[in-house]
This record gives sequence, C-alpha cells and structure tokens, in this order.
Amino acid sequence: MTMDVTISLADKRHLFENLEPPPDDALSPEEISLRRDCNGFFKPRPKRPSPPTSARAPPHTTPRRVSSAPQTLKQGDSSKVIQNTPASVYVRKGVLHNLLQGTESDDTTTAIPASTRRLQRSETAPLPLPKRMTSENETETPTATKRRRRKASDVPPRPATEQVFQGLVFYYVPNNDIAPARRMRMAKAKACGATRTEFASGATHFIVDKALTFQDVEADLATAARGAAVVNEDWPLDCMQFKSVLDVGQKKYLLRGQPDAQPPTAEPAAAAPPPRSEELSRSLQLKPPQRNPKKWDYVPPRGTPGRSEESSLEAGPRGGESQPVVLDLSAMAEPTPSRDAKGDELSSVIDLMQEYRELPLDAEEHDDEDARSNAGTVEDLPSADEEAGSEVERSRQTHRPASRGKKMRFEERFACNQATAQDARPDNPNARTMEVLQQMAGYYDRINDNWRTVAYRKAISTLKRQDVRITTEQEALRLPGVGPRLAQTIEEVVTTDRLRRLEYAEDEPMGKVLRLFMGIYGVGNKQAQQWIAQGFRTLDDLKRDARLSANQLVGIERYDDLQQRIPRHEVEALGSIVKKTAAGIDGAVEIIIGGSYRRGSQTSGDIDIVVTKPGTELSGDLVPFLDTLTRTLEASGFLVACLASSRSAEGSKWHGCCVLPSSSSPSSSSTEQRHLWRRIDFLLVPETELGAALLYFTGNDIFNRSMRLLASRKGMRLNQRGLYRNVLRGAARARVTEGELVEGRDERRIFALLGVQWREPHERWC
DNA sequence: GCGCGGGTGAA
DNA sequence: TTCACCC
DNA sequence: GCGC
Repeated sequence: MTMDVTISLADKRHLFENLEPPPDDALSPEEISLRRDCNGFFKPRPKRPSPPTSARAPPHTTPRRVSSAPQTLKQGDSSKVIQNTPASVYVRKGVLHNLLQGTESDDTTTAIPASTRRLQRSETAPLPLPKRMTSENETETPTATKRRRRKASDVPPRPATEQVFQGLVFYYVPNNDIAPARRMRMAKAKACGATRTEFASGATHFIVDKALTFQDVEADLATAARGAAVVNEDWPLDCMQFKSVLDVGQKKYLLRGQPDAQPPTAEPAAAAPPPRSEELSRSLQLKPPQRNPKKWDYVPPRGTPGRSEESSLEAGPRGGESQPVVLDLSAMAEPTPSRDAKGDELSSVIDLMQEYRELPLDAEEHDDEDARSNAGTVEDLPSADEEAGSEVERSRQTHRPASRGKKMRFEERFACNQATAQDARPDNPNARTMEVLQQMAGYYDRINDNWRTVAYRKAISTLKRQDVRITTEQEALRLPGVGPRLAQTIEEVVTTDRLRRLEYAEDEPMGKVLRLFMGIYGVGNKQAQQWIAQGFRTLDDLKRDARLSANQLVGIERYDDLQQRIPRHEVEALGSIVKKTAAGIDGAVEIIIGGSYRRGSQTSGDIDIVVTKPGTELSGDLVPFLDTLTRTLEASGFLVACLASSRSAEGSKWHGCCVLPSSSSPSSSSTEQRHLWRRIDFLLVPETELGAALLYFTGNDIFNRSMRLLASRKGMRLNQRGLYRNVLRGAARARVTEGELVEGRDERRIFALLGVQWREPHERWC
C-alpha cells in the first residue's frame, strides 16, 4: 500500500506566516549591470529592506509554484499519518527541521510508502543510531514481541514489498525447527514468501545451520536439485533486512569447512588450501585490536545460540567464524544472479593474502620510515594460479600502509601522510562503494552536518587507496577512518548494491531545492533553508522575490555557468591571458596557477592564481599591481564580476568571474558560442610567503587541514603565510601566542619541518 | 565526551 | 557575530 | 562519523 496522501504546500502557508515575507521590490535582473562595486565592477544594487507584509505577493500563490511543488498530496489520511509518526523520527537534523516543526512532518514522510517507514524508523531516520537493532526488532511490529513468546511461528505475513522470497523453496539443514530461534527465523522467512520443503530434491535453496560444516550436509546435497543454492543461515536474514534477494555467491554465505573450490566453473584462482586459510582467519581474528571501549555491537566470534537470533549483518565482527575461503555453488534459481562470482573468489583469496602479509608488520611494530616499501610478502603463501598471482603482485606493489589496519605511527595517522595521486587506481574495486559514500557525503554536506561529511570523505579517501575490494564489515573496520557505522554502511552497499539511508535521503522532498539553492555562489545551508521556509522553490522565485546579496545575484544569473567544471585546457587558456597581461604590466611578476590545476586535475571547479614577485616581503607590495591587472583585464572583457576583494599589507586577494574572449575562434563566426563564466581567484603573495601560499593554494582541502592539524599537534601553526613555532594554546585550544615564523618561503621545508614526506602537487589528493 | 584547520570578506 | 568562502 |  502506498501512501499517496499529500498536502499542498500552499495549504501550509500558515506555517510560514510568521516568517519574513519576500520583499516585493527585489532586484530585477536587469539592474545587475547598473551598479559598480568596490573595484569598479558592475554590481547589483544593494538590497533594500523588505516592506511590510501588505504588498506581499508571495510565491505560494503563483500558479507556477503550485506545479513546482509536486509533493502535493491528498488531504485524507494525513492526520492519521502524522499521528502515527512522530516528527522527530523522520526529520533529521537540518533540512526541514526548522521549517516543519511539530505538525508538519507530513512533508517529509508522506512520500515514503508506509511499509518502509517502520524500517526507516529503526534503520535510517535518527541518524546517529544509538544502538543497532536486531533484525527481529526491525521485522516485527512492536507488539509482536509478546505474542512471539507464545508461539514463535506466528509471524504475520510481511507486506508485498517485503515478499522477497516469493517463489523460493527452502530446505533447512538440519530439517527441523526444534530450536526456538531457528523456528523464529523460519517463520520470518515464510512471512516473506518462502516456502519450506521437507524434501531436499525440491528446494531452490539449502539453508544450513551455522553449526554445521559443509561435510555435514554433503549427503543432503547429493539429492539436491541441479541448480539449488546452498547458503548459511545469514543469507535469508540479510535478504530480509535488505529486502532483496542477495547474491548467494558471496563468501559470507558459504558454509564452514568447505573443501576447496569445486564449482563447475572451477576457478583456478580458488585454489587456496582451506586448512591454511582457516588457520589464517582464526589468527587474523585477533588482529584488529579490540580497542573501542564502546563496542556495543561486539559479539563473541564463536556463534552462540543467542547470537543466531540476530541478523548476521548486525552481529558485529564475524571474522571469528572461519569463513570458507572460496566456493561457488551455482545458483540458477537466483533472481539476482551473482554478477561476478569469479571476482569474489579472486578477491577473497587476495584478501587473505593481503591480511597474511600484514601479519608480521602488526606483530612486530615496524617503525622504520620505509616499512612501506618492503611491506609484507606473500612468498609463504602457496601461489595461486597465474591470474591471482599477478593480481596479488600488483596489489603488493601498490600496497600502502593505510590498508594495514589501524595501528599507525602518529604521523601516519594524518591524511597528508597518506595522500596519493588522484586516481591511485583507476579500476578501483571499491568504485561503487565510494560512489555511494560520496552521495551520502553530499547529503550530509547539504544538511550542514559538517563533521559527518568530513568523516565520509576520509573514508572515501581511504577506500580509494585500497587495491582490493572491501566486502565485509570487518575488512572495512580495519581501515583508518572507518568506524563501526561506516563499516556497516560499506557492507550494506557491497551486499545490496544500494544504501537505504541514501535512498531515503534522496527522497526528502526539499532535497532537490536545497541542492539547487546551495549551488548558488554565496548561499549556504542557512540561507537555502530560510528561502525554502519562505516558500521559494526555484531560481526564478528567488530572482523575483527574494532578498539577494550582490554575489548571490551573480550566482543565480550565472548559475549554470558556474556549475560547470573547467577543462584543463581552458584553465591554461585563461591562465595564459592573465600571464600575458601581467607581463605587460610588470615583467618581474610571476603568475602561478594553483588549485586542482596544480594537482594535475583534468578539470577544475575554478581557477586559482598566485601572484608573486621576487623581492617582495608584504603582499601589500603587490597591491598596485593587482589594481592595474584587474582594471586591465576588466577593460578587456576578461574579468566580468567581482565577488570579493581585499588589498591590505598582510594579505590581498581578489575573487570574481572571468570569461574566455569569444571572438578569437573564426571557425563558427555566426554561431559564435558564448564562453562560460568561470570563477577565478587571485592571491597576492610576497616572495617570503610563497611556499606556504602554494601549499595552501594547492590543497586539496583535506590535505591542508591535515597538515594544519599536524602542525597544531606539534605545537606549531600553519597558515597560508607560513609555519609558526612556539604557539601557545590556552584553554579550549584558543591560541594565545602568534608564535614565531619558522618558514614561509620554501614549500619543501614546511613539509620537512612537519615531518611529512614531500609530496608533489599531484600527490596531494586526499 | 570532546575535538575535528586556519584564515578571509561581506553583512 | 554569523555566514559563506578559499584550499 | 571517527578517534582519542
């Protein structure tokens, strides 16, 4: 059943009535060019205070607005919905939180089918989930608990969306439901559409108890129908949790004690000898030090009766249960065909080798600087087939300490010491995971959850450096910057190829508008939310009625231009224009293009230009030059808008927009294509600060932050002017002393003084 | 339970 | 001071 | 959301 009950936004006008109304005399776009800014640039007229409410013709009432608010719903059941769904549960921090207080949570919830809401409540909505829920809690109605005590098998059928097992026939091994926990699981599978059979020959799936090994079930398997899948009991639980039929080929669903690969497709890569791997995984289990005191999700590795009641995905580390290394029982009955069972097998072998090779390192605390270069070896391992061998070889060569688990030296913990090239591995095996995490990061960014955004970015950065596919929670947990929550998230992505939290996030009604508004230069989360609360939904709404700052107006007028990334060749073209002009003004001035261009990126978000000159000691020395430069470039039509500028002795910069002259291309004279407006930043840098400025202006941001954090931890301070020493920090880390300048001129020395190995600009991607 | 980079301009 | 921005 |  879908809940298509909605409420027109216009109906909620009352909600906004105490908010500031859009002024009726907002700037008309045509007026942009009528004002001049600080630098002689055309700028829009400063905004006027909005008049009293009388003249208000708020966007709520315009016809277009109604159509632009597609979340309109029928009124009928909404009150009921609201009653049953406490707003706090669905509305995350940020987004509509401010807008919709108390009664209005309908906007955020109505778009979501009721059947998924329960799940959303437990899994996704309150973001920092205090504690994992068990699958039972998730799949049962709150009142079902008591009833279950009376009769375990009495589980009501799940709604259609959860009938994941429809058409599947399960044969349980052992074939009984004596243990209450098992009986419960069977009942739940049945409620999700599974049929249970007493005859092995008729089954599509063998669901094997975790206590049993492959040998234990071989007899049953002999009678199995061709194509039946054999999985451990985690599989149905995961399927139910993720509400989809998961790939039975995943190694986490294989049985214990499986002899080496014997699949029909007999992948040679699967040749890793099981006894050894068993041994390995057992010893490895001790490896990740159990250092997290708040390990609420830790469960003793060895399956306990109680544990089996939980969904495997929520059972915490499962590394202890010796996972079968490889094996593939082809599953024709699988609606979701295993996409690359071969890849999984291969990667599982590689995983083991990866882990193995790390053992000595973790065991004996390698501390030498170059540990990385001669990091572990796979020599002791029996060589797998050629393909796997080469794969492993490749992995070893590109191996980085980040994949080695979390025990790292102090300085290694900083991203600046881990940074790599942009595409450390183009065919990154974790590409999909990274993509999803990236979208999640984008979401958190939109709702202003900045630290979470940073955490996601760090995790992505770590994943980027991995050369093997991270498939399970414990693998993920070993990575720096990946904690329990992200590890779980990663596993969900790998297991289901989706992330439910992301889907809900993308579903948020105002998400698109928020994204739109925050894309405007000069508009952040605060302003965007305020506009949404005032009823604005489109850029046209804003242009007509919103109170805009000068920069925001430019940002709106050139929204599409500024959204586009700049191809590298255009950055070069723009840069050369600046260089030529600069050379014409002062031949001694040096122009350096920084930013992502300096890091070697093929496209840039904007163009960053460092202006320096030998012999200068204060950026003020260059101010006259910048004035001339900008005036000249403005006159030539290169610079088209000024967004911010300052000219002082300590630091001077100029932010604005530029455009490539469109005349020069004679090819299409009549259809002369307009070039896009581009963001351009100038930074005046005296020679004495060039190193620090380049460091800053080259980035990336995470790299900078980590360098600065490292400096701070070492009692120093790093900014775009230099590295300072003897910085005293008082309570709340507030800086007491400026500190004395140690180095500003030499980029390399700053690295050295911080104990960071030098990294070329193209190696500063975090 | 707390910190998470350091700075700038605009309003 | 707060917001948005730079890397 | 991670890490101390």
